[in-house]
This record gives sequence, C-alpha cells and structure tokens, in this order.
Amino acid sequence: MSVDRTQVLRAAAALLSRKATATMDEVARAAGIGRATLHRHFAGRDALVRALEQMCIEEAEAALDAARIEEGPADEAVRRLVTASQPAAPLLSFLVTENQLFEGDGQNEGWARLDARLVALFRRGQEEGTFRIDLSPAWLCEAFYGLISSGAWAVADGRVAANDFSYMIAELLLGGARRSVEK
Amino acid sequence: MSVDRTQVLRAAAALLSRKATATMDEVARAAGIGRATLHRHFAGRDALVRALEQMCIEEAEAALDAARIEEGPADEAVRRLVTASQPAAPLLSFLVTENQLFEGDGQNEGWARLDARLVALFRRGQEEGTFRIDLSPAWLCEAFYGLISSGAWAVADGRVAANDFSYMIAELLLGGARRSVEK
DNA sequence: ACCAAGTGAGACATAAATGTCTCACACAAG
DNA sequence: CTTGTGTGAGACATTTATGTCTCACTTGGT
Repeated sequence: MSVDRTQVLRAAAALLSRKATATMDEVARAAGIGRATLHRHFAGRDALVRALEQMCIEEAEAALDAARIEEGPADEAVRRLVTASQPAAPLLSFLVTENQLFEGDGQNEGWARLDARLVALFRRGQEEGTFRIDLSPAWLCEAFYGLISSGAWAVADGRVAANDFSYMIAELLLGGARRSVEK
Repeated sequence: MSVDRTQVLRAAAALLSRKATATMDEVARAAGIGRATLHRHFAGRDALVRALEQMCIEEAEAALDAARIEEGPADEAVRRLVTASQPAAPLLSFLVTENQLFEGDGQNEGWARLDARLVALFRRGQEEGTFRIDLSPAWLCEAFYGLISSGAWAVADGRVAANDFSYMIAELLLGGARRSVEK
C-alpha cells in the first residue's frame, strides 16, 4: 500500500537520466504512482532532485565503504569499487550530467567528499606504482564517473549485458582498449 | 550584426549540457542574444534541439573524415579521432545524454551512421590485433562517447587543461590507468 | 546621408506544468 | 465488521514557459 520511496527515486533517476525535461506527471507514471502521491512525498521538482542527490551520495559512499578502497592494490580496489557501484549507476548517470550549474545554495558537500575519496584512491595507486602518473587523479576520477554513466546507459539500452557491466568498465578503465603484451 | 548561428548553437549546447531544463530565455542570454532573436532562428525548443543534433552529427562526421580513421593502425586512428572531435565535444556531451527516449518520430539516422563507422573502427582494431577482443566494439563506442563527454565537461569546469584534452582521453581509452611494463 | 535588414526589449496571449484540494476507494490493523 | 491510513483520479487556481507581435535602435551597405 505504502509507496516505496527508494523505488520511486530509482524510477525517477532512470527516467530523468534520459529525459531530463520529463514532467512530474511523467515521473509519477514511470514510478507507477499517481502525481498526487509523488507530490505528497516530494514537495516539488527541486525536492525530488535533492532527494535523488542525497540518495546517490549515500549509495556511492556505501559503495566506497563496501569496496574497502583503502585496502590492497589500487587496481583491485578500483575493480571492487566498480562492482559495488553498479546499483547506484543509473542514479549517478543522472546526477553527473544534471549539474544544475551549482546555482543558488551551492552543491551538496557530499560530492566533494566523494571526489576526495576517489581522488585519494587514484593518487595512492600512482604512489604505489600501480597507476600511471601522466593521467591526473582528477581526470581519472572524472573518467570513472563517465564510464559508470556510459555503462549504466549501455546496460539500460540493451547494448551491454548487465553481467558484463563491471568487467567492461573496470577493464577499460584499468587496462584500456589496446592489447598489451603482458596480458 | 547578424547572429552567428553556429556560435549560438555552441552556447546553447554548453548551457544545456549542464542544465537540461534551461529556459529558452536562459539559452538566449547564454548566447548573448535576445529571446526574440533566438526565436527567429529556431521556431522552438524542439527545433533548437534538432538543429543541435544536426550540427553535432555533421561535426562528428567531419571529425571522422578528417581523422581518416580507415588509414593506418587503429590506435593511431583513434588518437587522431579524439583530437579531431574536440571542437564537437561540448555538443556531443549534451546530445549523448539528451536521448529524449527516442519518442515521436524516431531519432536521426545520422546517429546510426556515426555508430556504424565508430564500431567499424574498433572492430578493425580487433581484427588487426591492435585492440583486445574481450571488450565489445559497441562498448568501446559507448565508452568513447562517454569519455569525450567527461573530457568536455572537465575542461569546461577547469579540472583539465584544454590542451590536455586529447592526450587524457586517448591515453585512457587506449592504454587505461594501469601502468604497464611495455611503456 | 540614406536605406534596408536584423536586432533587443518589452507587452501580450496562449499553452503547459505545477502545486493544492477533494473525494471515493483499497487495504491493513484492530 | 469497523476504523484509519494512504492512495489514485481528477478538478482547480496559480505559476511559469512559450510563441507572437510591435517598435525603437543599431549596423552595414549603397
């Protein structure tokens, strides 16, 4: 009977990531609920996006925790992180693009935390000699978001099997497309 | 005196890629013209997006041509393509996300052409032994779009220098983040 | 200097989305 | 069965964006 807030947010993210101009009515229908109900849970479009942002940050931090990115070789940590990020991928896909140009009250400080942890991971990899040093941690971080996003979109579109999500992203991010002699 | 259509479209892409819900008025201001003038050139939001799509496809095909992707080693071709794609990057960044869920009249067939050419490039690389075969051409294609997008965004945001655009993208796409023995 | 074409600013009507409300109904707990 | 909570559907007013128009002004060409 009662609406599952999380499920509504996921549906909203899935829709909005590919049609950012979607109406509140469309969001409600995509989530399988009435517009009035959607409005009872989220005061307006802003509130909805905020909730999406909050949930995304929470899930992303949970993924960072679950992947234990401080432990072991950095490349293994990245691999675990990609796998752990899959559930949050559609969410990230929406929020990475919808920057809203950080107008108004400034963006959620959670983003800065995520960035910091991710950058730290890549930096650690560089210091340990696992990652190359000619690609800046900031760019690797950005590329990570971008590939997660692309992966989520490719899976949602049926171009990549959901089971291949982690492998495709982690392999490309870590090893690249070029065939190397050491493999 | 006369408005530069191309410049307006670029400004629109730059804005819309980060705030897809931007108003026609905001677009006009971002382009430095009046709302009435914007309306004289593009009948409405739909027409604007269509024009954006058209221009993007044209520039992307021009980039494919300029990079002569059929010639030489596939990895070199990819490198040339990334460089040639830089001008169209903000445009791509917007259109890759704004899929509009291909409702209505179906998407521009130009996208299919682009995809086909790009996929052919990656497939050629695999057949020649330059690219690994465990990453599907479709995924490499998707990742290419995603990284171009991320790169455009990172540059626009000042996180990556414009001069590093090509290098960062091509190196990550081809070689990955991991440090390999052969380099 | 003159003219023509194109523009910006603003007024305006229309269309569309938003936010609020009511009401009937389903469902779960008691 | 009765009660209470939460829901869907729809009506409604309000806000917001859109599309059209006019008019004064700038600019480039003649």
